[in-house]
Amino acid sequence: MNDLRLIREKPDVMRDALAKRQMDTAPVERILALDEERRAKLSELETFRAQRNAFSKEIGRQQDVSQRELMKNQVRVINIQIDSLETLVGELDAQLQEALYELPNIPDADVPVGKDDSENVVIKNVGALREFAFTPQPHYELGPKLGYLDFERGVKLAGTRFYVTSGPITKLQRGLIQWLLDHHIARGYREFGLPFMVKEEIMLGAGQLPKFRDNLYHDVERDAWFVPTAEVPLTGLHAGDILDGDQLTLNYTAYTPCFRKENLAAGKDTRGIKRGFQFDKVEMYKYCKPEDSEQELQNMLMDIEDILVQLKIPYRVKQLCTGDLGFGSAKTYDLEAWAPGIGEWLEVSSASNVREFQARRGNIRFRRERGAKPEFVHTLNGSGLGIPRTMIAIIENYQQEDDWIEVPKVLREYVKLDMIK
RNA sequence: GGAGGGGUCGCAUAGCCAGGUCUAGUGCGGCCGCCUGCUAAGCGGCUCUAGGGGGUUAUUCCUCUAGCGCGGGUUCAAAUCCCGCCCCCUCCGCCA
Repeated sequence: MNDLRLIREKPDVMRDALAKRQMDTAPVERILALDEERRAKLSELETFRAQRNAFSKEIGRQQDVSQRELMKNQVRVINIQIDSLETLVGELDAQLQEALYELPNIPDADVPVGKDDSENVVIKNVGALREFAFTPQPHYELGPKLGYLDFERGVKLAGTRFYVTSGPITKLQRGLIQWLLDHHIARGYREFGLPFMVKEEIMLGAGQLPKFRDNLYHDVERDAWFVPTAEVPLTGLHAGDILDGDQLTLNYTAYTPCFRKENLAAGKDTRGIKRGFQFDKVEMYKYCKPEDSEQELQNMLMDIEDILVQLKIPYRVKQLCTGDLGFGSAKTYDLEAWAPGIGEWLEVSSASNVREFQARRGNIRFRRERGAKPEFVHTLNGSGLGIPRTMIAIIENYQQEDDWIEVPKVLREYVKLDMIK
């Protein structure tokens, strides 16, 4: 959520941000109008309330019964005003909140301006693409051929976009998760075990609601929403907190399954394990001081790159342009791993500086020192990594000619296998 | 699922039965000052959050409103009375 005061005082900043994101600026005008009316009515309401408070106090002191009754009647009249103003202000408030919740974050000044993902900027390529002496197979052919990846049974169990892994592929996946977590822990991140469902207010705080309602799984009986990423509970951890300035930056990591209802056209971009309704992910998260968030984004990027370097998977780093930037993000880098079987660069990670956008929604603040005014923290999130796509990259890059897969060296002690066949 | 107890301004508590000097008291912690070889003790003052209005617009300031788990209700007036919900603790039942 953006700062209402900023919009009030410098509406052009917000208009400009929306324009750069290829979005309509009309919501800004609506917010300005609502805000002005709300403040006018609020002022009126508070004046009446002050009057009522004064009268009530006086009634308590007044001994004379008829005087008291006289004043009671005056307050009754005032209360009629208060009631209707309260209703009005409440409605204006709700509309204003809703409008603010729908407004995306303001892109950083150094984010390239562009209309959509075609204008994202590749800022580096790392690792040579492997030269194959044979035609590399896509994972969705090699996996089933080996008997360790089963799409039919996934559909049988849970419907489209689900799959089943088994044997060494499952083991590889488990080892990969373990290795990733250990990697982050070694670099100063604290691991969390988190609920895979959260309350609606936590979803709101993380910026998933109300905007992405259609993409979330929801238990209607219990106000429980399945997390679409560990970023959600990691943001919620400190909702409402006032953190100690000396404790920042907080570096967190967590493994969770992620549940996303993406209603894509059947067959479009859905082949294989790239886009399931459920997938595993190890997430990285930071809470930091505002002045540190840019550097922390770079730190996180290095932490993620180190994973791909160690796995020896060729990758490239893209900076997202304004037109492709996520709703809550001010600046994002995508890391794409090369998958030679399907011949695609796969987004295995996305690292974003969210600045105070989530902190404001979730009311997450810090004090620089005792007695200082609380300020909003900055939050950052990054995948480290998305598991299925990393599995694709491993399987396809490490496949060998007669249908077997080498296990990356760094994973061997975790997977307890050298090869999958 | 059942019975009982609880949720108050960082922490610990009082206030609730008997609605109004509650502008929520007290202790601890913390901040400022005084005193003081040093430290401690002692003494005095201060102490939360959000929002509106006014004055300056860099901060400070004045004033009002709201907040006692959350949401309703009664009343001129609610921490206090009533209803619903949430959470925590104890016991019972049930169940991995």
